[in-house]
Amino acid sequence: MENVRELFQVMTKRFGLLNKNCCSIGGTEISLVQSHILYEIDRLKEPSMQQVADSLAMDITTFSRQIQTLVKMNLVKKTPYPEDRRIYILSLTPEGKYVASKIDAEMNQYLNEVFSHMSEFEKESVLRSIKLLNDCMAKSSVCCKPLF
Amino acid sequence: MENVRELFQVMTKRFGLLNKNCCSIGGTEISLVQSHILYEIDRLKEPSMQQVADSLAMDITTFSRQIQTLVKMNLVKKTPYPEDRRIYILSLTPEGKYVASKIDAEMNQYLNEVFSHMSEFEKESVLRSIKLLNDCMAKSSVCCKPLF
DNA sequence: ATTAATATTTGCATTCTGCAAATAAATTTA
DNA sequence: TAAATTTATTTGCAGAATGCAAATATTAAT
Repeated sequence: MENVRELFQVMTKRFGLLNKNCCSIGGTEISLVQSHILYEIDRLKEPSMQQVADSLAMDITTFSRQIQTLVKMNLVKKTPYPEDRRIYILSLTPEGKYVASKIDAEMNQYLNEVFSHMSEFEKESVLRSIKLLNDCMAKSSVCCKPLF
Repeated sequence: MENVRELFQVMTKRFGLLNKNCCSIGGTEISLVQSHILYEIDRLKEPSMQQVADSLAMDITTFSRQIQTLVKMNLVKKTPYPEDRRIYILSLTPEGKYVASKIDAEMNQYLNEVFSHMSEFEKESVLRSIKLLNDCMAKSSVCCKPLF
């Protein structure tokens, strides 16, 4: 059988390129990491700084600075958490939501284009496979720690 | 149906983490990009600088400097190409080969652990799906340009 | 009331990045 | 063949990203 890692490497590289291409929305130009951060904030509901940083497996100090940038760009809002004043809750501003949704739409459009090269049956099979894979990676003890 | 992008995002993030974990081999500690470069040089046979940079969708100037570092670390060799003296051919030194193979082994071991959580049938299905996906991404006009 | 733990920020030094320009060699054009 | 164009690679530079150590502020534990 062919090299399993090779298959994954090719796939994730291509998907990474897709992601990279999706980072300029109208006037705003954001980096790949910033795109990931927006995505994560949107996905987790009312997360703290620490939570998002953990989920992205990012160093908290780097993350802190990225958030400062995103706040300055008016894409992210930091709200003090009354119950525990050490904590800040992150959320997307309307502009941030707009950018995130635009990126999401573009990504899904690209993915649809990719799936247009296969049958509906194949598409279902591929999606089922990826879901299964994600579940198994979540179960794995050895890797993929960050909670996601 | 659930969000297709979400599935991909989760999967590639986890695989990315795996990759990140696999970058320290014995004494040598290399970055994720450097690991990708070694992988790519090994995969393409006797590639030029430009070829590898293209394949990784990396800026050639950044790439050039990364190669300088890897040459200093004695992991990569640059050989002038007699037929066209503008070109340098890249190859792995024995030490580079060792590091690359160690990383490869570790990655495959991790992946095997992940696959151990599914049946043989499921594993086959997942691998077939990823292969199909790679083919379709290669066909896609809209993205994933870099040749790979 | 101290001490320890947690969340976040800043200082600093290193590395990464990518555009513009330089260099060098090959190819095309006139 | 000489000049102009293209291609491969390297350097200058300046900005961005990274991560460790230390600082700060707050909460939890003793």
